[in-house]
Amino acid sequence: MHQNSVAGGHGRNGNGKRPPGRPRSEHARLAILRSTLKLLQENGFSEFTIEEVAERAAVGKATVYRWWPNKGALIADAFANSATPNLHFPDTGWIDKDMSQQMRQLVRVFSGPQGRIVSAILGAGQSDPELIEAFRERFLKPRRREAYTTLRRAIVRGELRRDVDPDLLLDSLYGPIYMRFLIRHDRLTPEFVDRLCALVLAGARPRHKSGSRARRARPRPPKPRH
Amino acid sequence: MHQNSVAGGHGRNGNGKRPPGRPRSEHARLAILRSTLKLLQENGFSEFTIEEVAERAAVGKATVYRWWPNKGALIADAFANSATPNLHFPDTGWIDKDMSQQMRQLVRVFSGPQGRIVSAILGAGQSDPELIEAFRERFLKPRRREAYTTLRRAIVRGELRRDVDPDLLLDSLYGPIYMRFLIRHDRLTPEFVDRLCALVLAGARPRHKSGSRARRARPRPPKPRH
Amino acid sequence: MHQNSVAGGHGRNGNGKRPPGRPRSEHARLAILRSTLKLLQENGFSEFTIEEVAERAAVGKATVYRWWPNKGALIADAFANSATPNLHFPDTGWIDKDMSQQMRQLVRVFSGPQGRIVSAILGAGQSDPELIEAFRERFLKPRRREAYTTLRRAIVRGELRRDVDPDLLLDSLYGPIYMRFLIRHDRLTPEFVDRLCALVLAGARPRHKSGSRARRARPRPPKPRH
Amino acid sequence: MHQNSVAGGHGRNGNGKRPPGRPRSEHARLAILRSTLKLLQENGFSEFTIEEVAERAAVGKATVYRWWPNKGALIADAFANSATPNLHFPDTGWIDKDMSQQMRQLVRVFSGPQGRIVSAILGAGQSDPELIEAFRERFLKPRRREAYTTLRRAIVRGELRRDVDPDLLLDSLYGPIYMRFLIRHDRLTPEFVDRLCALVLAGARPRHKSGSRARRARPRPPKPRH
DNA sequence: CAATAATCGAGACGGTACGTCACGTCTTCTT
DNA sequence: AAGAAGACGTGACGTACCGTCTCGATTATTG
Repeated sequence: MHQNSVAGGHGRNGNGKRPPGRPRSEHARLAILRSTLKLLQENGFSEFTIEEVAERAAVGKATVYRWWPNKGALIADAFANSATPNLHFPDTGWIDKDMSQQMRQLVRVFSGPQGRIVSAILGAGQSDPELIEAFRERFLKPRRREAYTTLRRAIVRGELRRDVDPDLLLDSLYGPIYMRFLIRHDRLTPEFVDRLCALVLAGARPRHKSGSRARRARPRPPKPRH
Repeated sequence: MHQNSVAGGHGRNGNGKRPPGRPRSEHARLAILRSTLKLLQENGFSEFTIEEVAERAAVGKATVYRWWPNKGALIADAFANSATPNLHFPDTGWIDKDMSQQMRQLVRVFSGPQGRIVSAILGAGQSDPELIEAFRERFLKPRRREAYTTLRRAIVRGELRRDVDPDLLLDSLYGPIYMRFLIRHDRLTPEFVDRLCALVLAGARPRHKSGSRARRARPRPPKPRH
Repeated sequence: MHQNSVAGGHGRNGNGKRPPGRPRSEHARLAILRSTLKLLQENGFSEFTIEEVAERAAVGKATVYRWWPNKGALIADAFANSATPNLHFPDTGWIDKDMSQQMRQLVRVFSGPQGRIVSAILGAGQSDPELIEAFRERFLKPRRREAYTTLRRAIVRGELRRDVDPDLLLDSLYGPIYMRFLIRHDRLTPEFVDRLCALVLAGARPRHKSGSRARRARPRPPKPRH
Repeated sequence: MHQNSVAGGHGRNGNGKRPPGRPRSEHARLAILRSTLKLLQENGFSEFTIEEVAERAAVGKATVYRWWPNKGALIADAFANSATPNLHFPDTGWIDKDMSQQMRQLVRVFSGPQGRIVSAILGAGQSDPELIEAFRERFLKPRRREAYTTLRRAIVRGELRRDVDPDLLLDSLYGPIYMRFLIRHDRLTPEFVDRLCALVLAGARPRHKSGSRARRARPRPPKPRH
């Protein structure tokens, strides 16, 4: 089977022993990943060619195929190992602010050169399950985990209903962004993000009971932004 | 330029006069569009081949290229001319019901064989603007127009705020469906649709003023479902 | 079967009656033959296309195919109907002069724009028996017939042996010209023609018996050149 | 530029060093050349297809195009590398015999399956200068060189005039053969060859001076036939 | 230090689909 | 019935990448 370059297709193996033979060239690996990303954001997926990746990386085609079984795996790996943009959640003390700030960052990334790559991955992923899985595991889930924490804080603060379904809520917040990003039927602006947050979070707030204002119960000071 | 087969690449033109020469074969056109859809839903986009489309349609490759400049245009046209699924909006008298019924239908379509085609279009569309535009114009927009009407009725009935942004609201309702459909990180069930509706529409309801229940003001009987 | 345009695919038939329907367009026929020759001498055979013949003649492709079954027949017909160059034999009274003058003319034709056409016909004829036959019947044989007469005169005059094989002699005279024309290994000059004539005719002269000089017996004055 | 497979498109280059990369497959090269000849002699040029050459040779089409830029180059190369038929000149001591024996062999080759190939080359060569040049360089010239030697011997023996133009003489001998071969207006028989030889060589013999019979001066014994 | 072994670059290999072109036939309306 | 126009099915063209392979050269560990 093909070695995943992250799991250690090179260097010492579990035994602490290096296998015989010439070790894998780290330089080649990086050059390949770099040219993969560059090519992807220049040309999109439809003109993405392993032949050109190899040429730009000044690497033999076989070296690419030795370590990545197909385009999808290569792109997924390149994307996963790319400098993941700063998409962490702040802790402002208000769920609206926490969410909208992070979502604005996401929109900014989607609008920049990295967006081209994400769009290529999601596009090509429609006919390559591995690719879309890589996106979920390496991009979506890590952020989801952070988001869960953020939501939990808001529940504790009483900003959200205790019985809110976090996945439903997060899909409701991010789904519209992905939809506009992929279908491009409308603009992806910070204002859109704010109004989206306001709309969706409004539906997730506790039923107001007289005398118990949710916002008042703020148990602890916010952490500084990450 | 290539004639769009919908805009009348065949038959009489505006002058009521037929152009000279052998007229375009309607039979070939239909066979091509049919085999395009079939092939797409069998094999997905990555193995979609004009060569095989032509062969299955018992048509020369050149005939395909004569009328569609590339894969994207062909797929877009085939999709547009396909028996568009019954995705109309009911008029039950309640916005929650109207929306969730239509959205359940959409989910059902996405889960069926047609879903494969939609996914192929949105996927390939990420590197083919024409294709994604075709999806917007021929699939999304017609449904949006119906949706506006449905929303307007709800506003009139007092179920939704007068100042609600219909595009924001619709993206909030449909975005999560598209997201789950494309990223496949979670299941697309009718229950999900219902809870999604409930969550989002809750945020779009008028602020409750004491003594004026919105629901009471129901001015007219609902039309039977379409 | 296809009508040969020479044998009267148009006009009155044997009965003196015109067939019903629109008569064949003489204008189209000529335009086709003209553009055939022109195209052939511009581009050679390998890029000769019926499609372009029809276009240049402002004629439907089907009109070409209606009257000529294939490229070969068209080219052969065009060549046959072309203004055949003046390649007649003079009657100077001396066989050497008669032959070399005619052969010089032939070389001149081969070197000019018509040569391109002849070369195309002989070239394409190698894989199209009809074409090479057309060349024989319409070009070679008529000239051969004239040549026989010329040779006979020379025999009568005593310039050639009585038992000379005319076909052998003529092939010996013309073969080298065709060879240089087709293989292009050496130049086709008037001097070459003269020396060729001298060499070959020398071998066909009667054995000199002392006292009987062939040249002396000149029975009649030469006809003026044709 | 395309490497000529003869000049060394494979194997070590002048430096004694092999170029980097996988070396050219000798097996593929030979298979291609073989199927080229076979196809040519089966179908003639007009149905000669690179697609079928590749298929019969069990080779990718691209491999053919990698080494030969077009049909002409491929055919020329295949012809040149083909087992050149035994067409050497004997040394019988008499020029008539030397020539007629070799010319009979040539006629035999032209009449056999190889003739089909020669005719295809000369035919296609009319619209492909490279092809006709290949014929000249690889077929005609080598034989011409041998012929010069044969003629020189005859001159030394006094069978031919000292001032005879060898090219003129050889064209006069071979031209008629090529003409009958290409135009097919008459049969190519051994008898024709003999009478042709007799006719042409008669014109190249020295002027008979009384008392000095050319034939008598035979300086050396003939070499056995090659 | 030599032998062994896996990697590297380069690039040729057998394939497949591409998009184009001309073939020879057909179907329409016009003359 | 023949004309121009032009679409039709067919099949070869020459190109681009696919993923595999075979080279010599390189770079490590092992004996």
